[in-house]
Formats: sequence, C-alpha cells, structure tokens
Amino acid sequence: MEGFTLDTTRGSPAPWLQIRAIALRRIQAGLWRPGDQIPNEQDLAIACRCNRSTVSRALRDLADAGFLERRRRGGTRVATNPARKAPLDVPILEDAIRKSGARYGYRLLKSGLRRCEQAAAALDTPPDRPLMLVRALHLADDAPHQLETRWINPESAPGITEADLSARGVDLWLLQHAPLTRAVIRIGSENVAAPEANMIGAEAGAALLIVDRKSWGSVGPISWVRLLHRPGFVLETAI
Amino acid sequence: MEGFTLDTTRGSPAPWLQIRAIALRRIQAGLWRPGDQIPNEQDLAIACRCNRSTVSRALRDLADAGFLERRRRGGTRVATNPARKAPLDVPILEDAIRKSGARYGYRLLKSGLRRCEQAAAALDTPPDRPLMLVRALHLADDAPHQLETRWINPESAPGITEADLSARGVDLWLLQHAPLTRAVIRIGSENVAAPEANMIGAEAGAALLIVDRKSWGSVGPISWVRLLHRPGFVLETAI
DNA sequence: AAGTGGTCTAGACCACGTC
DNA sequence: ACGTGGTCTAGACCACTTT
Repeated sequence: MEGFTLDTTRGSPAPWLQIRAIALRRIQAGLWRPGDQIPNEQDLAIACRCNRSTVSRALRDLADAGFLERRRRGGTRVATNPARKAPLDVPILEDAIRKSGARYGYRLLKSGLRRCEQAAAALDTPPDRPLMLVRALHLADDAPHQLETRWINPESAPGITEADLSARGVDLWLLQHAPLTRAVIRIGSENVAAPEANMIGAEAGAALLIVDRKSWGSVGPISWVRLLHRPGFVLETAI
Repeated sequence: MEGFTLDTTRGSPAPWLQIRAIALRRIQAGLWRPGDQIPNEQDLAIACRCNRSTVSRALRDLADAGFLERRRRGGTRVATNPARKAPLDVPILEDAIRKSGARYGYRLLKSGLRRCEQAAAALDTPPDRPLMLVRALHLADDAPHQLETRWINPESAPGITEADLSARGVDLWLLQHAPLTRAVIRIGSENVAAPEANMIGAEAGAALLIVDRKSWGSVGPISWVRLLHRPGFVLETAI
C-alpha cells in the first residue's frame, strides 16, 4: 500500500469521496480482486494521510453499496458478489410521466365502499367489513398508461370515504393523510382478460406488467393496489 | 422537543440507531408530518444528551432511506414522498432457489461464437465481429425456472471462449473473471412464442416476466442477458 | 448575515470474531 | 488473546442557501 495524497484544493470532492473513488477504482481495475482482504482502516488512513474516521466513512459506504464485506477482526474483503442490490425506483407516477415529456392525465373510474373477501384477506380485516375500492386510469398524452385498482382500509385512512378523488390520485391523498411505514411490492406478468385489456388499450390475452403493492401504516394495513401497465411498459433501473 | 434519555445498558442498540428509531417513530406516528421541519441537529443532540455527530449519523441514515430531506441552512424536513426507493434484490439465482428449499439444477443448451447485429448493437461492438452466445436453463426441483439467453463480448471477458460452462452458470464465471462496474436492468412482460415457451414449460402466448440486463466492466461492455421466467414467477421486494 | 448541515481530526472505548 | 471494525465525544472549520 503505497502512499496517496488527497486533493485538498477548494471545490474538490470531500476526502471520503476521494478515498471511496480510489478504492472503487482498485476493485474495478482488478487490483483488489473479489475475495481479497484489503488493508485495514489504520493503514489506509496513514497512506492517505487522513484520519481513520474518514477512511471508515468511505469503506462503510462501499460496503453499504455491496462492493465490500466487512467483519470485525476479519477485516475488509472485496465482495464476491458485487452490487447485488439495485435500487428500484418507485417514483410518483405523475412526475415520471411529466419527466418523459408526456402530458399527464388522470381519470377516476369508480370509487366507493364494498365488500370483497379477497381484499379483506389481503388487508387483514374482517371479511364482512366493507372496504374502499378505487379504480382509476393514469394517462400519458391521453393514452392509457396504468390502470390502478386499489382497496383501502378506511380504519387506517380516516376521511378517505369523504375525500374528493376526482381530480388527483388517491396515492397523493394517502401520502398526506396516512403515511406508510412498510410495503411489500410484487412484480409479475399476466395475460390480461378482455374487460381490463380494453381499459388499458390492449388486446385480450396481452402480456402486461403487473405491480402489486401492499402497504402498512402506523395503525395497520392501509391499502392493497394492483397496477396494470400499458403494453410494452418496462421498469428500468441501474446499478 | 422534550428531553430524551438513551438506553446505555450493555447489549442495547447503538445510540445512533436509537435516535434513528425515535425519529422514525415520530414520523410514522404523525408527530412530525410530511413537509414539517424537524429540530436541528444541535437541539436534538442536547435533548438526547449526546454529541451532534451521533444525531447527524442517525438523520443522515434516514435521509438516505428517503424518509427525510436535508438542506444546509434550510434544515431537515420530513419527506413528502417517503420511501420512494425499494431495494430490488438481484441475488445469485442458485442461492435464491436453494433458499426457497428447492433443488437447483442447471442445463447448458448452447454455447459458441456467432454474429448477431442486434446483440452487437446492444454491446456496442462492430456488427461483423462474432460474439459469444450462451443459452442455458436454470431448474428448480427439475422444473424449468429461468431461460437465460446471453451475449458476451469476448474482448471484455478474455478466456470465456475456452471456459467450461457445462457445469456452472456463466454468471459465476463472469463474476470471477470480469467483475461488472455498471449495469442497466429492464423488467418487462412478453407473450412468449412457441419455441421459447416449450423450453420454459409454458403454453405459447403465455405472459412471462422478462428481466433484461446489460452490464459493463472496467474495459467496456461485458454482456447482455435476457432472462425469461417460468409462468407465475414474481419478483418481490419490501421497503 | 447568519443558521444549518457536512465533514474532518484526534482520541478513546468497545464488540465481535478469528486466531 | 488480540486485531479489526464500529462507534462516540469534543471541537473545529467549511459550504450552502435562506433570510
């Protein structure tokens, strides 16, 4: 481990970012190979002429990102399975559509209380208690983009039954009135049946991407939503 | 902001984790509402009887997770769009299958050099240069689970043409010999045609989940892979 | 101009897991 | 037992951006 001087001129990246970059470069150049143990924090700090905390910050960040694996006493090693986690962006739909340059549109199709055993089971509420059903269509440049079918537990979202959902999506209302604590997201694919297919502008039997999300708040299950996307839609992410 | 004493008994979570938990609880209980500015680090440190660095660590972590938004001089606010990023796990398939309790199997269907304009375009190589094509089937309890079609740039993965791929997946070989630096992942859905459908054990036209991944290493594009999943397969993640 | 978060240092103690 | 990372403190300076 030869010495290494950091750039301390004004406007240069923070030292810990520079150290992070150096380490990442060594990994990616194959200088530190997967499974290898790298020098310890103390030695790196001496080599970089900085404090151990600064090195620690850099290495912790790389470990969080999946590039390194760290163990007390065992030292720091290059991960054998680097970057196995990809951040899946779940942006506000409206923003995503606008960002792509298209005009966003929203159409409320249906809303009201009704009983549904399947939804009650998903939301862990008694099967005989009515739930709020909201069905809406999100449009990009007037073309159907996403069909939203949502069941809401009124107990976790008091006021939802009186809310005006005709202009803005339910998600925005929930965001402000019933912040979520935890969510489980499932991404799958289905041959969609005729009624739904028509709504989203697809032919019956078309393969559509389905995102299914169940969310909980501080007082319990909030909502269960099924998002059916237009044909050809793909989720994209990078690492 | 009333005082708050941290638990310092042995075996209790680290102070910054306790502070993180306290803050998260206040957000989720609605005590700090989306958009609200929360007390500054100094005040919180006094209230918790700890150093500002400790508070900073906790709040930074919550900001990284998307619960808070922080600005110099502007203070720290509860995010109006909480938890918009979900970590999408991209585990080693073999591990994932084993973990689910099933027996993992692998069958190499085809491997060799060949020209393909589409793949060359994807990998950004000259269209007349041959690429390595690998097609393999991953099995769970002897049932088809994932059909892998992969194009590899031999220049970025020297030795791949001579590697023995009959027993272990290409991904493991690449992992050790050509670690990836960057990747773009696309998740979509397709009505799969008969030949592919047969291989994965589906009927023609079935809706299957497709994961498409392009990866780069230190010297350039490494591989482009298309993963076709068995009917009913869903990707799952939680926040 | 001033308040806020972002970071660095120097030193210390501790938890963990390997040796 | 002991080396390693994990964390905390106290103090300081700086960068940003709002007032």
